[in-house]
Amino acid sequence: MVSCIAVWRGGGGVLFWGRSNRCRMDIEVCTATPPPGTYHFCSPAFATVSVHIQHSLAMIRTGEYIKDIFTMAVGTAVEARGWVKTRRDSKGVTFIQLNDGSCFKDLQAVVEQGAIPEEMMRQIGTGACLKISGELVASLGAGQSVELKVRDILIYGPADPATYPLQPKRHSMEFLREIAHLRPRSNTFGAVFRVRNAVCYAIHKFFQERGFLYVHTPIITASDAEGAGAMFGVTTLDLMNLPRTENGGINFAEDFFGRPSYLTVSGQLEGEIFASAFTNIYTFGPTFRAENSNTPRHLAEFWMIEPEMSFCDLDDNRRVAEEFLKYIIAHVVDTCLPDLEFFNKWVDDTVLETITHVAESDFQHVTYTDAITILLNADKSWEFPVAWGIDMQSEHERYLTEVVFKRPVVVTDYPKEIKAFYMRLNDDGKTVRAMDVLAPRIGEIIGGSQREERHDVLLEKIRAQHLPEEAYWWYLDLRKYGSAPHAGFGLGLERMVMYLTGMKNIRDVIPFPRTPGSADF
RNA sequence: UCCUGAGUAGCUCAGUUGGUUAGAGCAUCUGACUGUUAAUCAGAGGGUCGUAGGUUCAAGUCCUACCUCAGGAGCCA
Repeated sequence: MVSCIAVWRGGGGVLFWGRSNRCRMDIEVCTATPPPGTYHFCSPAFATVSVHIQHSLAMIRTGEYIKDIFTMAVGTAVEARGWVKTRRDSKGVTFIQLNDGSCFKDLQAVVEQGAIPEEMMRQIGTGACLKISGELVASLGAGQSVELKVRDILIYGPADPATYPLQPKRHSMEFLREIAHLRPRSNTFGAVFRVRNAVCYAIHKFFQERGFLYVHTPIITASDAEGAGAMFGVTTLDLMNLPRTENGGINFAEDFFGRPSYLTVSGQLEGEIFASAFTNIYTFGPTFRAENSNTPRHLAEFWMIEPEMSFCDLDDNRRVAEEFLKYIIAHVVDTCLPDLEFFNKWVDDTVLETITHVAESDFQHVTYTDAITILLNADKSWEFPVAWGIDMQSEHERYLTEVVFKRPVVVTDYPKEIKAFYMRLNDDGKTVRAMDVLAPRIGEIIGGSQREERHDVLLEKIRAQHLPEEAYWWYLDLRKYGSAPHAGFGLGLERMVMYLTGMKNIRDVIPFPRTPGSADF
């Protein structure tokens, strides 16, 4: 028999004070830890009790983020730590906007004249890092319901306003990219990386809830046989003094792995190994392409999610992809609405409408053959002529998603000639069970297929495309021993974040972009 | 990599058919204002015009090369 009464709520947690017949006193902390401070509790049944909660600085400060402070009651004594976004002065009162990245909204701290020494106030400008102590009070201003009435300030690190590059004004994305060490403190990038974080969490949650095994496929691979694009070499050889073979080539036998090795361009083939043992798996990790691509949609280092599912055909694959994208959207809308509202106001005034529309409506499904027919009948002149058998160009994909259907479109069953060797051949002998999910503005956001599980068909395709048969010995083995129909796809994380935020350049949705000629920070 | 465009104050930009001392807004600094929301108002400081050549009496402006950035294309996630 326990009687408990909550004395604090916030940050998703509750602090109970209570009494049971086993213990005379119980303090129970559920889910989250309350901020340090003294909590008073009084009821007719018990004497007045004070509970003092103290945290060490090393402790994770759940309950003390600015996000949590907004949930606290007026009158609470709080300490807020963060970086100054802006400072505004008026006669007799100074306003400091403090942000610690935990939420979009800044905490407004109000310094009344005389509360803080002049000498200290002079050091507080945009960019400074502070601890502000005071009392949470109802705000007199219109922009916020509560604010922090300042009692004391500790300056962890000042920032000289004359040289601090981030100003309380709109900056160009190009300029912010040059100061990637400071841009996370800006409104835009704060929102971008909170959304990116939420997307990542949703991805794991989606697959874990469905029994998928998270598997780490290798970053370094010795097979350059995947054909997904140019690869970065990995070597410990002295490039100024390369060991040579007798005929003048490079002697890779002396290299670290005893053979040429590369950074991975895809974890799919290894993913198939694990799907052949754990049924449903997913990978989520960095991927590298050494293409000399200079576009707003390409990076040399990006993150990719690749589920692989046994006992799954292309139709199932398509349904999982659609459910997956909708799940991510729902989670981001649920957890990052203020960030999305910011994007909708300042970056792209259609994002909120677009993503809520996508979450509510079904994706359009067309076969490649039907898509070509639509393009042929379109009243539009194409820079690249349309005919059955062509690889669709950007202009064709954009026409389908932005003009014809105005929503994500799944195109399936492409000609075998323009798709990878591992995709399952259809009975018509001309097309393969491939699918691309095309999103308006972004283009291809997901690429996937049902895999060829028939040993003889796969071997024939490897030979027809003159691929090194030996290199695929283990991939072929999977078809020899307990082969199962299976399918999977790859989602580009950054493209998903672009889609959700409306950001126009992929370099602005990854913390530190790597592109040809650029690897700063 | 190809095509197109752009590099002018800390940031975002204007700068006429080549012509005297290169402009604005924001930021910074100083002052004003009892509560601001990218505060407002007044004043001040701040520039080898991307780099290197060239044409010309005269180049931010015209020409050439290079560098950087952006948009489009290809490759793809």
